Amino acid sequence: MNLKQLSHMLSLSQTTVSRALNGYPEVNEETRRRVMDAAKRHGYRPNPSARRLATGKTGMIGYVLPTGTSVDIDPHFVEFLSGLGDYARSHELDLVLSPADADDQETTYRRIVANRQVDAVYISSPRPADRRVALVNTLGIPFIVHGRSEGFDFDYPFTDIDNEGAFHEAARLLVQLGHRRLALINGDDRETFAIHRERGVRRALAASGLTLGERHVCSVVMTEENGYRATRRLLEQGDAPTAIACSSLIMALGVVRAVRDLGLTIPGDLSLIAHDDVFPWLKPENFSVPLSTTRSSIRLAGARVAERLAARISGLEEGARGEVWPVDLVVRGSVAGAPA
Amino acid sequence: MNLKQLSHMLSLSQTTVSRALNGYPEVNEETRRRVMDAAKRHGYRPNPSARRLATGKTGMIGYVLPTGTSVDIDPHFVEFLSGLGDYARSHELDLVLSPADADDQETTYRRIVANRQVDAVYISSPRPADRRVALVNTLGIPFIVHGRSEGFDFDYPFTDIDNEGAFHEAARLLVQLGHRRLALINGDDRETFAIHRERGVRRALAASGLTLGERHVCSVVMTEENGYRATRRLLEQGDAPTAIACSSLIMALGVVRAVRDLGLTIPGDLSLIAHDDVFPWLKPENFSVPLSTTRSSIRLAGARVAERLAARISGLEEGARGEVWPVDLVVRGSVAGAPA
DNA sequence: CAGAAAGGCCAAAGCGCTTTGAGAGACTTT
DNA sequence: AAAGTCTCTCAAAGCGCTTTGGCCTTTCTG
Repeated sequence: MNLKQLSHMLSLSQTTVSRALNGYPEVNEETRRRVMDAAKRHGYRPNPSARRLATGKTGMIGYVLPTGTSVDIDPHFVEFLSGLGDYARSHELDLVLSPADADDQETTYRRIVANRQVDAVYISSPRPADRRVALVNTLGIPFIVHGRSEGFDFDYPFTDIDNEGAFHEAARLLVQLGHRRLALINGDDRETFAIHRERGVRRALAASGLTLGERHVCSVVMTEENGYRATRRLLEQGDAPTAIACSSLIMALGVVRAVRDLGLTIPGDLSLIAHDDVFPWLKPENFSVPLSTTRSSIRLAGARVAERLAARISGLEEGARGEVWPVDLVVRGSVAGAPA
Repeated sequence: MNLKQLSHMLSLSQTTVSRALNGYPEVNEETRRRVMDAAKRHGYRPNPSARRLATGKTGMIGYVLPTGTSVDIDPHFVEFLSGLGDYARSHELDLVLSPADADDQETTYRRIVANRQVDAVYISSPRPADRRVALVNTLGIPFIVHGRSEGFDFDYPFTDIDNEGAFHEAARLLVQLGHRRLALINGDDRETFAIHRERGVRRALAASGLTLGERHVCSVVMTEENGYRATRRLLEQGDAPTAIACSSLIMALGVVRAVRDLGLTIPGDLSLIAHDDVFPWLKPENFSVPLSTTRSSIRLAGARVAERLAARISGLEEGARGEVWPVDLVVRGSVAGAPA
């Protein structure tokens, strides 16, 4: 059942039927009802391929997926996707993942824009002066950055959480509890979120005349193993920290294991606060010692990004507004006063 | 730069240019070279929207993504996706995720097929007599099932691992080590993989005249918390098992925590084997007691599924061949003889 | 009551590609 | 030399939608 057939059986032109269906004003309400009715009865669904050829609109949002045998997709992605998908569903949007060589995403971005394969894209895990952001900005496709970049001479729309504020609060709490030697086990410090978190910790320390020692900050891919290694290194050196802020729950697993291996305890010997993106399958309150966290649902962020993308596609949102969500500090058993 | 312009500057018809580019035989090799050359020089890329309208081919593979506020996407998905994406990239395929109400995926499958939105689809986490499999089979779109369904009067193409064999081996090892009371902490037993794993365990036990007690098998969503709860329940009841087979590494985290909470040890009081899908961010050898596992890279499976989908799209593969991959049993410190 | 404005509808021209059916030449075959 | 084959190329007809520009009525204005 295509438009031609439908208009034929209604004895109307394709023009009128198309307009009736798409809500254009220049069609009689009575006629529109007839058309709508017939369309529903015959299960007419406009062919998207034809529509996109005519309009350029695809009803899809895009994401360039860095791949490669040695490239791992972040497990956070799946939670973000849950939120994104949930919103997208309610708006009949599909998501197209375009796999790209992790070292050459530009080609793929250019392709999906030139080919009009999607109506909008989002970018995640941005770095300072991220080339992808600059690229999509010049390419002129609607986009939202999940996270933040820095150092451009233009503004861009983003949704981010207050990473600096979160880690500032976390560190401030630890300092208040008497800790003087903090350490930060961070994610990849080429990414903005990690930079912001470090900044937050430093600012809190500075407020009390303290500093974050060179050897007290590590930047690693966020795996359990790396959390373990970083902690061993931190705790086995002289000048061991009495408190650790950690950028992910998965790394925190490794921290806990290392502490246990060393015969130490949390929070007696070490206080620990980690960032929690709220996974359904791993919860901070279920750590052997309930884990204090800075909490922000990455799933909600996914939904929000989808919402903004949809708004931009339909022209309801424009401009370069960035939004920063506050982060909850949730105190549980893993923090205590500094050991004497 | 479109076909019209290109053919114009070559003083050829669109037909000839199109054929030259698409490798049709009825065009002079000399002409073809000229065309290819000009196309490359001017960066001509056929407009996919137009092409798909004309041919119905999209260059995309589809996946219907069950969503909903209370629906969690399995973290395994991201690893599978890594493999799938890596292969898809090398073949210029995109992946489109169509979010659907988890309780009504049929509508979405029908839509993407009717609209010719993708060239092929894959189905994951199938259940026995899975309606999705029956549906795509009748809809006639190329597909591959990742996993297996059961109980159809037709065959279908799938790629699965030998879940039954893997858990059979695992259980057999435990029995050989003298364990008489095994327990199985399984995933959702409405899914085929879980059924097969249980079958494997039962078969191994039966071979030694043992059985899997009603209260010794649990079927839960695979989270750390559920692993913990299941283990507490198992170990605190009379008739506590001396060995556990567990369907996921994440649940195994909970098992380990529960054992520790109860003041017991692995493998002294309890032997543990878990299934490992090979995550980059959580490795069995890094458990406080290195974890024995049945190991199979879900990432490789993703790549294989993509490969087969590509083959089916291009007509290189047809028929309903199913393939079953063997699973490695990797013995580490978490198993030992049954306690006396 | 003439002229303008608005309302409702349509034919046809795209969108950019593939594919059908046919034709012009060159080259064999009888 | 007429007829039949190949080889290469083309014009034109789709694919199924949206959108432009225009036409015919009807209704409003002065």
